Amino acid sequence: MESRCESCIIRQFNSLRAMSKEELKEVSDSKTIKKVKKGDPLFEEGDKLNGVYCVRNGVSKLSKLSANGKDQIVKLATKGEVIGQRSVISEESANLSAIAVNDMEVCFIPKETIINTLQKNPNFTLEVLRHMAHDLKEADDVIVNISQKTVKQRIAEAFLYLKNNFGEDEEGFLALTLSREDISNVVGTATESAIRIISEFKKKGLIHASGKKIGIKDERKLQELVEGF
Amino acid sequence: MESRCESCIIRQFNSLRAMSKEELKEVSDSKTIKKVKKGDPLFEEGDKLNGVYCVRNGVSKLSKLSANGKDQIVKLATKGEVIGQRSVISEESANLSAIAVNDMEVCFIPKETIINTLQKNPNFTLEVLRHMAHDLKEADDVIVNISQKTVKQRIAEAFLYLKNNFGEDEEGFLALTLSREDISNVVGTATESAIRIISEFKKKGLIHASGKKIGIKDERKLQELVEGF
DNA sequence: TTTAAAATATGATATTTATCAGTTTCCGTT
DNA sequence: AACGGAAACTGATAAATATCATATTTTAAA
Repeated sequence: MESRCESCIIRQFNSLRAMSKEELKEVSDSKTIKKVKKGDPLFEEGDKLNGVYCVRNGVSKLSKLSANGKDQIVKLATKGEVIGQRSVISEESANLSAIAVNDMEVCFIPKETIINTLQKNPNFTLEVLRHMAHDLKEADDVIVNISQKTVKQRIAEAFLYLKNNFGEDEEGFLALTLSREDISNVVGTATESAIRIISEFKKKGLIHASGKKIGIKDERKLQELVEGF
Repeated sequence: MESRCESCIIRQFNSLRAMSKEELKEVSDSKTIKKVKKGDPLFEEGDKLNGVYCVRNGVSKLSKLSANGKDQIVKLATKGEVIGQRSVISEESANLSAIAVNDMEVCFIPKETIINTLQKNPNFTLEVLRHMAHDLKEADDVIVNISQKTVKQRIAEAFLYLKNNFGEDEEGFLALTLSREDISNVVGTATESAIRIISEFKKKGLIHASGKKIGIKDERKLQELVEGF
């Protein structure tokens, strides 16, 4: 697997594309590649981060534990996304935990390299800003969805989101397989409630499932459900 | 009222403090002061913004309308805060509506001035980035709160938030007076539910009210409620 | 000041969602 | 293949919240 940032394709998808050749060289020289096993944390809420993580492979959930012991998943980060930049920029400890949903390969980039470039290269800073603006919009939309839509609508929406953002495998199942508990934590509901609604969707022919794997059968009806029919 | 940005105190609170003298002059020359009456919009969801708004006075709610006709308030912006930067940076139409909660005075700064400075002054860009990082953290926290806390807890939290961020008047009432409907839209619940819980808080001596005005009587108990007792 | 409209308030009820308890299925390990 | 534990599932019930109806109070306008 290619290990020089300069020739890394993933870079095209994130703010690192705004870096100069020299800056990329610095990143490449200072980065380390890490493998993270399914279920293991990249970092946890409250940790002080010494750098950011660029996802090469796999998916990480960004979540926060609440007083009652339930996790709320705020975002799913996949190939090409950079995790931990918010904490590094704000110079605060991590607000969220990042846990591998499946086996991952990530590049760890020390914060000095990032901060250095932020101070020198306005294009890079602007690019990071654009990404953060996008994340903020998404977060605002999640707020509106959670508070205004029913659990059923949110689960339907989650399936459509998974299809659009992670695609399907050869057999037509969602490429990203989440446990029922993870689904309930994305949607912000009790696990049993999520399971019940998933069963209902199966009975109604909106989705089909084989073990954990879920496939979308009737995208239009799911979409209608989201919009409130 | 002072109208040159160079000597505007409000600037200290937002990212404009990272501007150079020349840049501030440009802002000052291109800006226009607007008065917005209570209930009137600065802009609405879907509008293309030609600039950003810097709040001199008053408070604006940033909200989004959902399919069922209810607004969800995502943020309250007050003196010193800049509104609309996300849309300008992403070059997208506004994701949220900004409506004056009380009479406001704002400075409108054309986007060209902002974009210009973003491209030239890395310190300014970094400062904007830091503010956006802060907003993103707050948005993530709202997501967790809405999905994990009960309506009662969220209302208690909202009152504490109002006290901490907007203060109290001479008589000990919250300085920012919101209608019951606005409170329910901050918290993400039905207006009647919010009213019911506010009545309960009054009966229990946690707050007192005179018309719309609400005062906090027992901050400790409210805080305990938020934490789940 | 009067008056109408809007906001607040409260009760009754329906709906949604969570919780608890228990069963079944799946899956990795020995 | 057998075992054991975790995840998935289902039912019964409780709790939280929304909705509808209506009364009361406040506010703003004539």
